[in-house]
Amino acid sequence: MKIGDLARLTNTRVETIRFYEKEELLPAPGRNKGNYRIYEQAHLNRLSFIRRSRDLGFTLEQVRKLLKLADDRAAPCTEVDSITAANIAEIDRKLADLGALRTELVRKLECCRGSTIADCRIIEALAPAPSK
Amino acid sequence: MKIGDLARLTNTRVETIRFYEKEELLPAPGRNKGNYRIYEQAHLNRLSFIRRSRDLGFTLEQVRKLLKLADDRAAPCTEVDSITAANIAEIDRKLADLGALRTELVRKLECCRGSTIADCRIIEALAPAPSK
DNA sequence: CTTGACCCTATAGCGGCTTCAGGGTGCATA
DNA sequence: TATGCACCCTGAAGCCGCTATAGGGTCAAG
Repeated sequence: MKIGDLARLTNTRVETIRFYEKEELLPAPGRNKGNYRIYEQAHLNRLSFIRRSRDLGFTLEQVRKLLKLADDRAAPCTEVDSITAANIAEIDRKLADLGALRTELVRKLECCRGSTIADCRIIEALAPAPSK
Repeated sequence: MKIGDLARLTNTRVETIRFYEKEELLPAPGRNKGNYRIYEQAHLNRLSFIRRSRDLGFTLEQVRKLLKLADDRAAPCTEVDSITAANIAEIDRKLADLGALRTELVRKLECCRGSTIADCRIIEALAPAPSK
């Protein structure tokens, strides 16, 4: 399987696959006579794992840990739990921040609509003092 | 006022202030005999504007536009409105994504808690096939 | 034998800073 | 006067997670 095929199967850009290889997240595959990368099923599996983890908001550093952990099938998964819990906590923080932000922006937008800059409530809210 | 004072007053790192100057968001201030930047009230106002905008999730590019708009007090603020509305839409997108992500992670965490890697629901959910 | 889709490497760029290396300034204290 | 220390300076590189660009090589179909 060539890199383009792998890219299609995992919904990943070709450049990203090469980037993961350079980052040692994905082992370097064999090459054919024309120096093209040739991938096996194991690469597909591993790349799928990486992409799903990324989609779930894990950082590449966390993905690295998860990959290492996933290889030791006998170990307890407390660490997997804690990485996941950390991500949930981070998401909660972001949700709260974004919610507050939204409220504030919507309020400003409602006050402002259609006036001129001089009376614009958004600009006013941003400006720290009557501009000279 | 020296850069450190300005930094404290606006809750901004000194390096960030210098970065804003390089980016031409904040005009270069005068210097004292020792080549220290000396800031006036106008700088404080402008930096406050920038920081509040950033806190509200505007990009530096948007801040640039807002600053330009804020100077033309007679213009209608339709553009300010549309920049703000774009931000709200972006926030809504992120809120939806994060909400879905959270649900998925929490479900995995609940299934997994305390088992070994071999039975870990999180790892299982990430792995695309029974690992060799 | 040419076209065009695919592949290769190496390097730079994105946003929004942060950090680092290697200095200079300014003021209080011994 | 020396010295210590907090603060300031510049320029460049680093961070994340890719993405894009330049400048080529490979390969199968027509």
